[in-house]
Amino acid sequence: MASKRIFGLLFFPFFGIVKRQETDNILSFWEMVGANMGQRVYGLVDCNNFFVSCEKVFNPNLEGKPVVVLSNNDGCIVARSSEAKALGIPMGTAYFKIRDELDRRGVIAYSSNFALYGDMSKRIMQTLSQFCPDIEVYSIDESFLSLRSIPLEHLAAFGKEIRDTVRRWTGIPVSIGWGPTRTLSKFANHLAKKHASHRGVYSAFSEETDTWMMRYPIEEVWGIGYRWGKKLHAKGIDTVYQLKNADLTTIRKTMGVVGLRVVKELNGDPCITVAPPETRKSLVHSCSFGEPILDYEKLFEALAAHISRGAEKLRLEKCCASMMTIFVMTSRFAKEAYLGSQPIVFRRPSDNTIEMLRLAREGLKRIFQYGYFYKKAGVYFTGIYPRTNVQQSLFEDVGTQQKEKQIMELVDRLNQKIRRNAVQFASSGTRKAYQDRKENVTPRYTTCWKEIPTVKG
DNA sequence: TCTGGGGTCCTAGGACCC
DNA sequence: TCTGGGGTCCTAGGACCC
Repeated sequence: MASKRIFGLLFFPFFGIVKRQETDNILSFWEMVGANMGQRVYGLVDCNNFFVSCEKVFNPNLEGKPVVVLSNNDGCIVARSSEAKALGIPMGTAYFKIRDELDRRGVIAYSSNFALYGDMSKRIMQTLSQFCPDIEVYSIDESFLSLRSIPLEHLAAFGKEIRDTVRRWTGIPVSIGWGPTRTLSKFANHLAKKHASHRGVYSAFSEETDTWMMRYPIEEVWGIGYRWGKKLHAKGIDTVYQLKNADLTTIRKTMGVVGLRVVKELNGDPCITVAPPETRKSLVHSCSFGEPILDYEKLFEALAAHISRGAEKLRLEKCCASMMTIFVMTSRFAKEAYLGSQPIVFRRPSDNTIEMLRLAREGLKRIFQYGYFYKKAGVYFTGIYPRTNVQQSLFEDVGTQQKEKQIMELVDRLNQKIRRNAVQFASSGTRKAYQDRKENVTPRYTTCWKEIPTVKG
């Protein structure tokens, strides 16, 4: 069973081609019928317990057991299997605080394996795009599908077909919510997931939706977090249904235009969009250290590594940044907490690691204070433009620029070909400046030849 | 000892200009 | 020099999301 599934994963593109025809037919049939033209339908497809589900695909023994996945440095719990949820383990808890309890209760904890989750995500999104070309990838485990010509009474069957296919091709269980707006599809997805009777698919077009809305608190609505939740409760708005029918002046006063949009969306009027990935506005690269750093040089090496990776991402996306803000900080929970940040504006938008590292060295001198136990460093790029929009300066040393550009192209090529950080700039040190903690990480089953699973006969 | 990383959008207030 | 209104741009901070 497991081997069959793994085989499917490794030869995924092939499966995709074979399957395509089938799904095309489903869609073109609805297009032909032309029913419901104009009524846009959003579908939110969300993977159930995504990181845990990825681990389960390659280790079927985990089925039925409480499993959690930890964040970077084994810091906190970021994913839980349904069994772990049933034990009452809260999301986001610091691992060190409940580690003993987890051991006692037989909960299996994995360090995060983003090479695996990222690759699985890509496969799922590819599968979804075969059902619907108009897809917005919203996060690593969620996508919005947008359909125009599907009769509402077919949504349940279509949802089931998608769900079954994703499960078959990738091994990951998903839930699907349909609705006339993204906010309603999110809410529908929540209902699909929470109530077994819906079997993983729910449509907000159905008549009982108002009844469900009366049973759920406003915090279940996309865009209503803890703070606004509290403010709205104070005004007597407690359920999703009450929010849907709330007085707009009150909403405007409490939450500004963002709140108005949420209410409109709950009433079926689409007004929230999702930014396409090529319009990125900022880019952050940072990481906390397993052990604190006290030393300027070590801290600079860590910072330099983040700048190098960040700049590499900019170049891969063919972008330049107008400004970078470097920052170093102690633990947020330290008695003597410190956060130093230094914005650095480039003479013209840049993707040049060499220039960035030179400026960062100066910048770090201004914010480094001796005596703190630094736990984290990073860089934040803003003012990002496509490279083609960047003007050449008349006063630039074109020769040096050209040379540096060639160096970076070579470095990028080698790193892509061999492995990440195969070639590095000397400022980021000869070995990793900081250690991260990963006590129990699974192999990169799908992205690394050496770690590919073997099936014993 | 040990508490993630990466994003978006909106608003208020200050600087500056006409 | 002072006065006032209106517009733009920028930044920091606050809210949210996964």
